[in-house]
Amino acid sequence: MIKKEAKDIKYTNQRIEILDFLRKFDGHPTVEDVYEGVRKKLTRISKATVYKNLRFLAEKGLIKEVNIKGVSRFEANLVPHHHIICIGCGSITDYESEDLTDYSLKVAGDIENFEVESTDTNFYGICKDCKEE
Amino acid sequence: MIKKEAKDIKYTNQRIEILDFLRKFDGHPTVEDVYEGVRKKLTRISKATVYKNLRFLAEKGLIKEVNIKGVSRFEANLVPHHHIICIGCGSITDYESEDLTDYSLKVAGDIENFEVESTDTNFYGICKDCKEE
DNA sequence: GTACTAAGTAATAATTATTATTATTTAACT
DNA sequence: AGTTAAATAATAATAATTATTACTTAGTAC
Repeated sequence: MIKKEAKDIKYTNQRIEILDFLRKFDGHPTVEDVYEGVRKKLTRISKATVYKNLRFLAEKGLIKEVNIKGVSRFEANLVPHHHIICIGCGSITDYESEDLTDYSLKVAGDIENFEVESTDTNFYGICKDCKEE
Repeated sequence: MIKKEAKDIKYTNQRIEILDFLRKFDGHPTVEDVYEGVRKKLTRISKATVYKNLRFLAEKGLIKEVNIKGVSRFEANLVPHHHIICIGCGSITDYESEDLTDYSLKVAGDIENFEVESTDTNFYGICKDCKEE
């Protein structure tokens, strides 16, 4: 169970379960995935609540929203990382490279009239499974 | 007017206008933007046709789909580039850095079980206008 | 140039995703 | 324990996207 790690946030059962679900989920669940997941414990939760809280938690910086192919997905992995996206099956895999993050942030220093807070890189291509077909 | 640059594609008026619109548009128009734009010339075009052709053209590699904050956007700029995204107002600006692209592709070489075809980096932060508020 | 055919389009319906509304409930603070 | 601002459930409303189908057209073969 989640601790009340950040104040100025009202820790409702719904929020705790959503956050808990995201932290245990190995991947990048959609709103629907999250809804189905938390419903196992909170059977009466409303989908609007899931939407609201996902946006709320993302706003508060406790989770991140990733958008792939027009679908919103969420993740609780806050360590800076990149995404490997298969253009065949749409699978998304995290990829950590501190070097790349550092390099990107260095480049970001050259950008004028804009204050960069974070960066991430997407790698598009074909995964092993799709290639074998 | 667009030439018939790629074969195996049926160049209908609708596709030509959509492609033409994207190439002239300075930015990252949504489906709605494209629809409103091409409607000035093809007044009877259907929105479903716009959807279908945007996906088709993206599939064929003539345009690219970018996804920001859950909204699909399209661009005809095929030169590898990155995106500067303001988390305040949602504005998107292209940013070219061959160095960063090269570095990313070098990193991509280390990824196992995946064949990277392209990469791009997102820079998230606050634009000048939003900061002044 | 005319006919043929596979593919594309328009119009609309259907589906899916997201946000708004409102009465009720609850977490956090006295 | 009582108070209150904020959150929730349920539902309605809206927006985004895809599917269906009858009609039209671009490209090719004659």
